[in-house]
Amino acid sequence: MTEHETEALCAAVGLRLTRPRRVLLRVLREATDHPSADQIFARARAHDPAIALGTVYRNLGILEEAGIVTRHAFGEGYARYELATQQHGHIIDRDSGTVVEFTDPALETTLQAIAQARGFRLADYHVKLWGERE
Amino acid sequence: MTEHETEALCAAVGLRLTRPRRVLLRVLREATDHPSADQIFARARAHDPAIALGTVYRNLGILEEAGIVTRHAFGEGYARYELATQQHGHIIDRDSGTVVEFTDPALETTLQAIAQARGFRLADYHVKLWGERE
DNA sequence: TTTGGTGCAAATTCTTTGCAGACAC
DNA sequence: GTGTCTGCAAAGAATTTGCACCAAA
Repeated sequence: MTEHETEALCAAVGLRLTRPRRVLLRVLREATDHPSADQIFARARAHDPAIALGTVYRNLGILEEAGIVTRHAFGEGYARYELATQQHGHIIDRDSGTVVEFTDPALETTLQAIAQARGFRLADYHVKLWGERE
Repeated sequence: MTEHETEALCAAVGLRLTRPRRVLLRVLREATDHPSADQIFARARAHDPAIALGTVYRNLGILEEAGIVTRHAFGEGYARYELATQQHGHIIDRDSGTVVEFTDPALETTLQAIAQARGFRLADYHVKLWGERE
């Protein structure tokens, strides 16, 4: 996603484009990993030392609510965040903790069918695989 | 799982069958939902008022480590637990918060294939679907 | 100008841990 | 007996919130 796209998303939901918000979106756009709130805070500070941790949490919540950001729990005791772009699953390396993303059309179809068969309309999904490299 | 089975699992891992441990296993066996540590604590207290919250957390950790219990993060800010019986996914009702379990052989196959294709041996997985009843 | 947003710090919530005594084996 | 496990209480870690000031629109 480009700077323009993320900022347009905010505007569309009625969010003001404040300095901290702009910085957060930039940090998320530039992230290739799945940073924690703390990591995001540190990276944001590099761009603007005035940003407060509370502001980071507050906005991550707001952005998640708005569907712009996705929050993940990889079972480490804290949350990790990423821009909500295309739907995808995660493979977590048991040994290194590395997180690899993947997309799979067949999976998507299967999930859709599972939800439907149980009387649900599929709104969102989280698929996490833990594995060891072989 | 029966009382005998869960206790045999503990013995197999070298865990002593203490009173709190027995009570916790019973609470987990009798649970039809996915209780939080707090809920487990409350239910355990009903059987034995002497149990401490710290003991609950400590044992949930130990039992998870031993593969007897599974810890889930449904994105509520706390963890939920269940006995690790058959692998299965969860559908979370967006409106009510109800969690429905499901198993699906096709899904299992798909996940296996996805992991393999990326060079991983699938060790575990969490599949969570959020949906609205239709 | 008017609201929504911010930094700061204190408060909450969930979970972990140190320790002296108790109990399973 | 002895080494694990417990209850208790205090500590820790992650996240949320109240408030007075600031700045987008």
